[in-house]
Amino acid sequence: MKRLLERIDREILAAGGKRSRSRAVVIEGFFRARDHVTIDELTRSVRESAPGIGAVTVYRTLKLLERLGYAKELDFGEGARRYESNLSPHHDHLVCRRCGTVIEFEDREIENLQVLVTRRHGFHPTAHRLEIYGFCRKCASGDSPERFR
Amino acid sequence: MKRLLERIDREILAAGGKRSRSRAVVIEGFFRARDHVTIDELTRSVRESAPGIGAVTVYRTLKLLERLGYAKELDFGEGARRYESNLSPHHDHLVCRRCGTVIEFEDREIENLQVLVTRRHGFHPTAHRLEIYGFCRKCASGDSPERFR
DNA sequence: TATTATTATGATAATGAATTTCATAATCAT
DNA sequence: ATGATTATGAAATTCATTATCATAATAATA
Repeated sequence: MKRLLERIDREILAAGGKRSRSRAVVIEGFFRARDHVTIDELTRSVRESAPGIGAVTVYRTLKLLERLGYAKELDFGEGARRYESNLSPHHDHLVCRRCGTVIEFEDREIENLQVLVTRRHGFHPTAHRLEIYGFCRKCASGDSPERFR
Repeated sequence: MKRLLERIDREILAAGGKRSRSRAVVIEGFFRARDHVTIDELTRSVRESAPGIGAVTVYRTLKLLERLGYAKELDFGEGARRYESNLSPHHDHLVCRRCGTVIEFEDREIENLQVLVTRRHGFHPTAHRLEIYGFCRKCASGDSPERFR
């Protein structure tokens, strides 16, 4: 973790940025936080140790991390973006509509088929998003079927 | 088209709704419009023939069509939702980052693999979204490579 | 180390899509 | 026609995100 933060610091400097206290706090908070955080969630958690941090700084810092390739924007259609760290290899998401749990999965075969699809259409892919919505094991095993809506 | 509009009218009535002029205009406009329209786009186009229509009515009418199963909400990360008619069978989208063209595709094999993935995680899928972003054939064949950003 | 130049911060305002409110109008059932 | 209900549309509201701007912090220079 220390090495990571130092590396990011160096990249920020190299890009003409400065290392500020607030930014460092947000960055460390982001990597410590659970994955798929909301700006709001991260702001709250970061403010517990550093109450002065403005939400705007959190927005800006995550945009910065995204530019540097350390964070990825997610959108599960909730109205607010989420961010995940981009350290682990590419994966897609199963999103539970009831409890909000997010399960990550990776399927090489699906990825390959996607490439074939784009090829058939002369399309040059640069990114994709695949999310499967539904109910996780726990939520699906509830007794009352009407919980599904 | 006429049959479709009549059928929708009947369903609205059956659900306790009323058939209003504005709503009829919006619904017909929606099915005549090109697919993947924005609320704003549809509002403009509808207002050409019926200038009085309020944007709110367009919002409400599309929500209604979605509830009835005739429209699907899309989100290509542009900040504004898009809607497509839900008459054709399920499909996913290739979205060109340059010209905005949307190519629809359907791949049974990908769908099957998705089911297998969810099964592995004890997850009960109810919906999914798969979008591949990149450049369509025309935009990719441009001479200047720096158009890719 | 002191100075200067640049970047970052954070409070507030602005933006923009989507929703709510509410008085009025249209539509349906009697 | 009448009454009851639903729909409309303008304006206000909400909420996430971005822009503004004066101040503060940081880096580079002397």
